[in-house]
Amino acid sequence: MKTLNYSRQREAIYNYLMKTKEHPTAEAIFQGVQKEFPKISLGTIYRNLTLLEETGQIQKIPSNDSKDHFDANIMEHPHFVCGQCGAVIDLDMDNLEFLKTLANQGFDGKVEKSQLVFFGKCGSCNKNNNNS
Amino acid sequence: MKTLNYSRQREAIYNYLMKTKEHPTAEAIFQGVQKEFPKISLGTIYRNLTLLEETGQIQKIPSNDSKDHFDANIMEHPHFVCGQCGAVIDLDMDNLEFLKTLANQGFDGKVEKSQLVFFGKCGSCNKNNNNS
DNA sequence: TAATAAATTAGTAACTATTATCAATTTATC
DNA sequence: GATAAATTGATAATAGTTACTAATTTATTA
Repeated sequence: MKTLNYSRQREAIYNYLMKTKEHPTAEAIFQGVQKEFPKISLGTIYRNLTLLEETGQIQKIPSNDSKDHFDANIMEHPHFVCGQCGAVIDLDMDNLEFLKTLANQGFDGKVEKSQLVFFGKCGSCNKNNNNS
Repeated sequence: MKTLNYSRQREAIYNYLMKTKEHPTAEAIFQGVQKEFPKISLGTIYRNLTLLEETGQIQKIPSNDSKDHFDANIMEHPHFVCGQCGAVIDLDMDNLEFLKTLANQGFDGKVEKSQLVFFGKCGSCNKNNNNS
């Protein structure tokens, strides 16, 4: 029923997400895309992030700052969240598929997706604390 | 500087969390504790949940409904979130400590906590869908 | 037990992230 | 180019959570 039309703004949002290694919030994406589209509205950012997620082009990843973070990498991969500066960092851990298999054992529902998040102090925050 | 005094309300909140197997939101806890303290305020719920978390007596667990969920079980354990009904369910998976060890390898920060969340359909939602 | 200080409460206002609404603009189709 | 559907910018509304304050409760000391 709902067809997707092309939109420059949506393309810019997706490209912005593709280029960054960070896992920006809607607000950060807003500020980034504003350089190209000075009149873009925050509502447009949210609307398109939802659309892009629904069509499986990006994923929403949770952190602990009560803001949604977004990632153009749709492969399942673990994240690290720094409890001090709030940075969200990709971790490189292969072969975590077995976790889903393990979770499905003895569970009467159906596990489809897994999300592995680590918390602690990122490299620079950890270093700064030791230097104080 | 800040000492914790005893409070009946805080005790009731903690007891409520201890008794339930669900992973209620602040609102659900509010409604539960209201039976014992009809005049309790939602602010009191939030204030004490934060205090209890800060003192390590409970933990906050994320789901995907943009509401915080709480758990009196402070052991690290994986959760399952039903994408249909929103239920948060404990999963039984032993020996997940190695995940933290694994994550720390080749990472320059310090991993302290891990959080493993699975998404999918819970038993009853899965069954109901097949019966339609 | 009474007096005092600090912590906590109920009630409410304020804040923040996100969603909904809507007239105007853009995109796709013919 | 004309038409219909999708999208936008702007703004209002919503929802979860936090902040504020005077009144109450708890802990301490005599």
